[in-house]
Amino acid sequence: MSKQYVNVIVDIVHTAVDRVFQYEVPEELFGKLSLGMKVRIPFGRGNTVRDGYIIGFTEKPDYDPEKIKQVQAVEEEAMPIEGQLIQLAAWMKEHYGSTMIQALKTVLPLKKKMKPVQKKYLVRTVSQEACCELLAVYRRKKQKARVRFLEALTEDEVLPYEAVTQRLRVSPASFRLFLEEGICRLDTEERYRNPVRGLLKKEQTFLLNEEQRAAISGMTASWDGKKETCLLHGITGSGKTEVYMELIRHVIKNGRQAIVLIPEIALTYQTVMRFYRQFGERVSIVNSRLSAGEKSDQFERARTGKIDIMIGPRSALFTPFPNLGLIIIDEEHETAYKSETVPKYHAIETAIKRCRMADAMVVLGSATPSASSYYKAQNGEYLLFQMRSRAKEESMLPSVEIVDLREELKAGNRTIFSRRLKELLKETLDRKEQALLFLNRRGYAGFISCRSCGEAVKCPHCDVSLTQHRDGKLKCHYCGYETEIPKSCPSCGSHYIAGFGTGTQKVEAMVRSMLPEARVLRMDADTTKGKGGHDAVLAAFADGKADILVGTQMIVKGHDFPNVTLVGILAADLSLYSEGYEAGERTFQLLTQAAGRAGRDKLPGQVVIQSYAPSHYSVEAAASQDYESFYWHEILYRRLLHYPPVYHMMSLLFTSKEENAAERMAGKVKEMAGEFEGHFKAETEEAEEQRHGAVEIIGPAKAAVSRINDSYRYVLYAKCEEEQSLLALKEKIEQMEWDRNVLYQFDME
DNA sequence: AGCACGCCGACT
DNA sequence: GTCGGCGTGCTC
Repeated sequence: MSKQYVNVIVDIVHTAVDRVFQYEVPEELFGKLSLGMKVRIPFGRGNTVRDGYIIGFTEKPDYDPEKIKQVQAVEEEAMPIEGQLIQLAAWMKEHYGSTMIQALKTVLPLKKKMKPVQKKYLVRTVSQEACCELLAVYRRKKQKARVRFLEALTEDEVLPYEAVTQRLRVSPASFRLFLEEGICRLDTEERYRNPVRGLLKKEQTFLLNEEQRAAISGMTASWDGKKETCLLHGITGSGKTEVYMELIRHVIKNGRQAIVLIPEIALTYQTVMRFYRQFGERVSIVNSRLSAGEKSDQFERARTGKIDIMIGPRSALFTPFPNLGLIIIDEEHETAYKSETVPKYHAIETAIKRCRMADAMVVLGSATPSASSYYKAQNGEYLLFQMRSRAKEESMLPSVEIVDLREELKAGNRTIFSRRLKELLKETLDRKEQALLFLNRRGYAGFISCRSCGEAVKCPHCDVSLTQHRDGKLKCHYCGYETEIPKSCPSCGSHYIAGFGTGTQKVEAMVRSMLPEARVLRMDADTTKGKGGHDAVLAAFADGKADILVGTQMIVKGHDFPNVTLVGILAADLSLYSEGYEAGERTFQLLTQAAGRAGRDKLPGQVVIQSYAPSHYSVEAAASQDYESFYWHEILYRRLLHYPPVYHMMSLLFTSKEENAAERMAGKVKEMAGEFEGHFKAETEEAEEQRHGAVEIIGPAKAAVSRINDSYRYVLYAKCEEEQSLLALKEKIEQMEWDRNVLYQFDME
C-alpha cells in the first residue's frame, strides 16, 4: 500500500509558519482522518508536539520524503470543519489579511464536540390502576421510598431519572425491584441540549400586503434562478420578517437550509419567538450567552440535519449546514457585522462568498440600508426590493420636529432640554403617556478632567483618556491600566478635578429636577448589569412603572412600547463630529431608528430632534423619514471625497515600540506605493482606465489613538476605484523588506 | 512563535 | 578554559 500524506496548518499565529506542512499518515490512522480534523504533530527541531488542522490529502509529497514526519494522533473530540468552510477561510485570509490559522479558527468557532447529554426516564409499563394497587401494597409494608416512587409513577407515566433520585430521594436500589418485575422501564434518550424547549409550532398564516407579496415572488424567482443577492429596503414596521419567513419556507421545501443573521443587541425574545412559532423545533439559535457546549451542540445539530434554520449574530454565518440555501442578514447596516478582531471580516461580503461556494443566495434587509449596499443595488449588483408602507394600516408615521439648539442658546436656555421638548414632556405626562429620551452617546464618555486647565487624565501607556469605572477606579480601555482617581491634576496640580459622569446619569438627574413628579428610569451599563438586567429595565418600562426612559443606543433597537408617544433626541448631531467618513450615515441611521420608536400603536407619535446642525442632510432626511434624500446626498459626498463605496479603501496600521520605526516604515510603504501608482499609469492605455486603476495614497499620519500599550501607531490609506489594484498593492507590500520592529495590519473597505 | 545552533564576553 | 548572553535561521 502506498504512503499517505496530509497537508496541515500548524496552530501557531505567525506569518513565518503560516503555510502548509506535510505529514505522513501512520498506518494505524488510515481511514480515520478527514478534512478539517485536528491532529497532533511533532514540529520544529525540538519536535514539540503541536496542534494542526488537516486541509488536504495527497499520495505524493512536494517535500523531501526523508524529512517528513508522522502525524502523532487525532484529536477525536474536536469537530471537523467542512471543506467549504476551509475554502472560505482561505478566502478570508487573502481578503482580510490574517494568518490561515486565524481564519480557520473563526470559521471553526467551537472547541469541543461535547458528548450529548443523556436524558434518562423511568416509564410506567402497567396501567394506572395496577400501579395504584401496588402502591397500596407498599403502603401496608411501610416502605416509604417505594411509596413515594409509586405515588409519582401513578400520577405520571414518565418520570425523569434525576427527578426520582434527587427530588423524590428514591435511590436506584429502591426501584430496581420494579424494573425487574416489569412495572416500569428505563429509557434513555440521547438528546442535544436545546436552548428552546417545549415550544409548539403553531402554523399561522399572515396576511401579506401587495409590497410584501411582490418582494416574496421576486426573491423566490431569484432563488430559483440565478440566486442574485437581494436587498430588501423596508421601513420600520413594513413586515420584513414575514418576507424572510416565506422565502425560508420555499428554501426548506427544496431541501436546503437557511441562516438568519441578526445583530446581537437586536436578538430579542420577540423576534426569535416569531421564528419558533413558524418553524418549531427545526429552528435553533446561538448567541454569546450560550455556553461553549451548548453552542457546539447547536452546530452539531445543524451538521447532522436536525435543524433547518439557524438564527444568531455574525458568527452564526459559519453554521455547518450540509446543504445551505440561503443567508439572511437583517439590519444589514449594523456595524456589528464587521468583526473587530483579526481577520476583520465583514459578514455581508463573507456571506456572499460562502453562498457563491454553496450555490446559495444572500438577502440583506434594512430600514436604513448602508450607503454601500444601496449603491450596489443602484448599480445592479444587488436586486432591490422596496416596501414603503407599514404592514399594519392603522399605525401612522410620527410627526417630527427639529429644534435648533443654537437658537435656544441665544434665547438664554443653557439646559440640555429645549423649551419645546420641555413643553411636550409635560403634555405627555399629563396625558399619562410615556416618553423616551435618547442620548447620542459619543462625546459623553465618563472621563475625569481638570476644572482649571481642562486636561483630561490620560493613560501613561496609551494616547487615550482614562474612563471612570463602576468601582470608582480609572481604567484604560485599550491596555487595561488601572489607577485611583488622583487628588490633584497631574498636569497643573490643581485640586479642582472631577468627572463628568456618564451622560445618561446627568440627564436623569436633570429630568428629575425639572419634572419632580415624573417617574424616571435610566438604562445604561450601570442599571443593566447582571443577566436579565437589560430585560428587567425594559419590562418595567413597558409595564408602565415609569413615565420616562433615559438611555443610549440600547433603548432604540427593536423594542416596541405601545404607550410611548414622545421621543426626544437630545443631541442629535454629536455623532456627526466623530471621525470617519461614515459619521453622517451613522447619524441618519440612529435618528431614523429613534424616531421610529414613537407612536407604534394606535396613539400618534411625536419626535423632537435637538441639534446644533439642523440643516445637515442627515438630520433633515431623518426628520422627514426620507431615505432616498439622505442616500443621494451621502453618495455625492462619498464620490466627491473618494470614499467607499464609490472608491475602495485599504487602511494600513503600523505599530512599533519605537516611534520613528513605525513612521519610517509607513513612509517607505508610501514611497513604494507611489512607484506602484506610476506602474499602473504606464501600463494602462486609455485615460479612463488610468483614472480607475490609479491608487491614491493618504498619509502617513498618527492614528486616531496614536499610542496603545507603549506602541506607537501610524496609519496610511490607499484609495482606488478598482479593488484589484489595492489587492495587488497589498501583495507588493507583503513582499517588501520589512523592519522587524514594525508590525502592520490591513483593513479593507 | 519557539526552539536550536552559534559565536563573543566574564566567570569558576 | 567554559558558561551563558541573545542574534539568526528554520520548522514538513
